Amino acid sequence: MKNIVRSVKGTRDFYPDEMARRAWLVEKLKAASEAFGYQRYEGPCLETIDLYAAKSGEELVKEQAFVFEDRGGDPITLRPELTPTLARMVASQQNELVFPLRWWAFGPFWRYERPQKGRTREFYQWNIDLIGSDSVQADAELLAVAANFLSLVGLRADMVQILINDRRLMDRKLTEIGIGTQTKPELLKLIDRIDKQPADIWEKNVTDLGLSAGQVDAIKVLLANTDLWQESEELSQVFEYVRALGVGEYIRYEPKIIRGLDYYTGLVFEAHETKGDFRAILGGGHYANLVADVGGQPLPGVGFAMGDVVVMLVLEAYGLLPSNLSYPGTVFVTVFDEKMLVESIKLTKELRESGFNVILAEPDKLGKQFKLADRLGVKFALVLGPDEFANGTVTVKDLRSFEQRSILRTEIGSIF
RNA sequence: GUGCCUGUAGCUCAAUGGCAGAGUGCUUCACUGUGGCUGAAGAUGUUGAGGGUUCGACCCCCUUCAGGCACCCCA
Repeated sequence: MKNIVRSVKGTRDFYPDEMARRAWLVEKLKAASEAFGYQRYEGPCLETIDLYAAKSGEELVKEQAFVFEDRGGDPITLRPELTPTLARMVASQQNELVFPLRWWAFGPFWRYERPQKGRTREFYQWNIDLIGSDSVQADAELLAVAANFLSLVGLRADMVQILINDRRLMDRKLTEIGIGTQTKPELLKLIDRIDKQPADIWEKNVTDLGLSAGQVDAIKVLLANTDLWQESEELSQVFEYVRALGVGEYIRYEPKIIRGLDYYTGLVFEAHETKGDFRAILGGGHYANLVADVGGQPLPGVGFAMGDVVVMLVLEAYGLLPSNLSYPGTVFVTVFDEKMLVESIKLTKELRESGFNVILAEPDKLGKQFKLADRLGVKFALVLGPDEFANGTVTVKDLRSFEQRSILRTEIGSIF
């Protein structure tokens, strides 16, 4: 490479094609959100470190947030997640807002991590939450939003599954096995990682927590039991409701799903590509108290987050990313020669008045102009040459089908 | 933050210490009113960067940057 100043590690440049794909993604998740009555909101990208300090002990903030001093010397954080911002926004308007809230957001986030596939330092995330309800109905609704989104972008249930579990159920089962309250949080984290660690190392880690051989075996049996959900009234209802919502085939019980975040208290879920080649596409769950750490009345809710990186990789792998997004409604007007230039300019004006987006070429060989139009990805190219001008017509060529026809210039607005 | 792998033309990759190449793409022409085909010609590199070893380095060594894989964490 030449001496071009480098971009910041872990950031991405969005050239028009990629920007069009991101806009397409936003369009889809917006549609999925709004179909269930969710409203868009946004918070600042810059926050004080105090907002996150409330969640002390979280590695996310301590080790993975970008923190720097502003010119006044105050510590500023580039937001690594949206939940604390959401909590603040809800807490400070708690008496005016109409609950339950149905809110969604899409924006950039930053985490100082080692970049690799599906993980960058600057990424975009869709956050969606239903706040102020503790019901199973709310849990099922969020699962349905996620499933509807997957369906909207063309990911079928055989490609992506939403794996669900319930922390209350797991807590109960661990108690039955005789696991103490102090051991549970660490053990749950290990369960969450069981598929990432070699079996012997995992077993050693569990034993190190003080579990007996009999308890380790009992946990293995537990984690292999995909019918365990039947022992949970809530999960049984979730399955009933998501079937009624028409997305039952996307939802599957998986006892290994725990989620790393501490604040989940009930339902937890992750969407995974079924062949297992990717990180989780989205993840979320039910929390008992959103605003506890920032002051305010306790508020339960359920929500999930989806990063832009993994879902786009999955969509690409399945060939589901739409092409030719750059110039969807644009027509390309060729310029036959210098003499026809002014008349061609007038044609572009007429087209724009009819509501078209128009690109005007510069005089050149027609072949070159058509090639340019083709490479730009526009669908229609127009020719206004001496013959057309004499007849009061324009030649319209569909660059995809190679068909072309002659139409009256006075009817230009109604032809496409 | 830990361990390992990779980095050569716009892109995908060759060249195992001895003249930096191919495919594809790109430009021009065949084609004086038409882009996907065909044929012909042409252009393109500080081999990621910096240093070292050597008569000689894409190749070996060191440093650094970037990407990837597994941890960690999570979207």
